[in-house]
This record gives sequence, C-alpha cells and structure tokens, in this order.
Amino acid sequence: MDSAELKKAGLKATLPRLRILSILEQRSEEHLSAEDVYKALLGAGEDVGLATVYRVLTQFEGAGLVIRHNFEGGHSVFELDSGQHHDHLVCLSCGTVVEFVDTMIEKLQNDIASEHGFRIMEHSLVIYGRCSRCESKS
Amino acid sequence: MDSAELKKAGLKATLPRLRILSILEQRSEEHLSAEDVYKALLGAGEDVGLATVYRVLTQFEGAGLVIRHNFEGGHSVFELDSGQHHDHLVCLSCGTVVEFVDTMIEKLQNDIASEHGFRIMEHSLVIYGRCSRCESKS
DNA sequence: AATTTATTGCTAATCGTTATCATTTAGATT
DNA sequence: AATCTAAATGATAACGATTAGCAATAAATT
Repeated sequence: MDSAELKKAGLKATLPRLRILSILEQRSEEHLSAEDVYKALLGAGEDVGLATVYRVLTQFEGAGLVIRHNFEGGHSVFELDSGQHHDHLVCLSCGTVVEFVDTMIEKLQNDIASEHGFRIMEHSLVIYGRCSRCESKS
Repeated sequence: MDSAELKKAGLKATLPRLRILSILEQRSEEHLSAEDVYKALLGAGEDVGLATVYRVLTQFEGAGLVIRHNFEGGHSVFELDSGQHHDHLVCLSCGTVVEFVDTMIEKLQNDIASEHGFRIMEHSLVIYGRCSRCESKS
C-alpha cells in the first residue's frame, strides 16, 4: 500500500497512480519511457490510458517521486527518485545504463556554477560509450 | 568559400549547404535549432526548405562539422564544432547558455568510464540553473 | 553541353507528447 | 452507507518537432 506515499505528495490515491507506482517499483533498476510503463500496464492486464500514464508521470515528477531524464533520442525516461542523486553511463550499442556518483565532480560543478554566477538547480551528466560486453563482441 | 570544407567532408557544395554553414558561422556564439536556422535563411531572403535544413544539419553532424545538443525541452540545438570540447550552463529562466571547460571533470569522467569498462565516445554535462541576471530580477 | 546521380522542396506521415471534454471515481459530507 | 463535488480518467483530436516519399532540380563528370 503506497497510498500514504501518494497522499503525502498531495495526490489522490487512485488506481492508475498506484499501478504506475507499482510498475516503477518493480522495475526500479531500469529507466522506463511512458510507453514502456503503458505496455507494462497492458501486459499486467491493467486498463490504463496512455494519456493517463503521461499525466501521472509528470505529476510524479512534480511531486518529486520520480526523475525524468532526456537521454539522446528524443523521448523521456523515468526512474523512481531514490533521493540519492547520481549520473549515468549509457551504452550506445545495447542501451545499458549504469548509475554512478562522484562527489568530486559534484563539487566541481558547484564551483563552476558559482564562478559564472549561476544558482544551480539541477544538472545532467551522461557519458555515452560502449560497455565492455559490447566492446568484446564486435 | 567553404566549398572545400564541404568537399572534404564528402558533401557536395550545394547552395543550401553553403548558406546553412554561413548562418552557423555568423551565429557561432549561439545554439540554434533547425527552426532558428530556417528562419534566419528566410530572413536573409534565401529560399531553402525546412526539410532541407533538418537533412543538412544531420549530415553536418555526421560529418563532424556540427554538434547536436538535446537540452531540456524536446528540440535539438546545433553549434559549429570548434574542435574544442566544452560543457554547458543553461539558464532555465532566460535560456542563456554559457560554455565552459574543466579539465579535472574531464579526467574524472574518463576514470569513471574505465572503472566501469566503458569506452567513452562522448558525453554531455549540462548544468541547469538561474543566471545572475535572472536571479537579481525576481 | 549532355549525363548521371545526389540533392532539393513540397507535402504527407510519423513520433512523442499534450489538450479537450464527457464520464467516472476518490474521498469529504451528510 | 448514500450523496456530493472536485479531481482524475480514457478516448481521441491536436500539437510540435522531425522524417519519409517522390517528382523536380542542380552538382560534378563525361
């Protein structure tokens, strides 16, 4: 029961929202697109409209429950907000995503922002490359 | 005359391509969307189709002449590839973009990539915030 | 100058996402 | 528990950015 979690975020605990939250929890290792979530719902026999998925994901983002990423390729992907900020390594061959944290980089970013008079609100660091598995294949 | 530059990149030196290259050179301080380039062409009295702008920019990207960025907000922006890699600070209020280079961050990224067995191909570091001008206003 | 092939410009199509709006539901009120 | 009301939903149309299809045009080659 995560309805408490939703209520706390100021959102009614509706069926679609609970279902979507559940999908995100089950697949918290991944970075899911709205379409992915929608398909997962259909696959689970849940009857939720695509528009609702988009709406709910956007609300969850606003409520701080999920984080939206704009990796290369147009569409957004979402992941539950673990509270622990991290950056990403994305394999351009297989799409694997590895998360990492580097406090030194974080610090340097703050320095740069203040040097330029920016109040930093968020940042996105994505390293694109080929993972070891893909490298060894070709 | 940049036709040599285009030829070297394996692209025919056509009028539209020369015109687009010229716009990118004139406005090299900015990060232009396809639409921006298109409007600039129209403004200059050049009759180039929007589809061509998209095609040419993509070709230029493939040829290494320009770099495509996917900042927040759906559409891509382009800038001439100066050869000098850099990252970006983007003001979420006014859209100002500031470029910066930090060799320490570059190094740390390489370390992280190799720790995880990734062969790094490119990366994108964007810091979003509010610039000093916008901060002082509101 | 003629030929060949890439390139262009229109336009329609596509993709991801958002808006509209009538219908349904969560949760407060009785 | 039945009623009520605002918020949420689902279906679909609309949207903005980008791409595809194809006939017309222009670069480089002969």
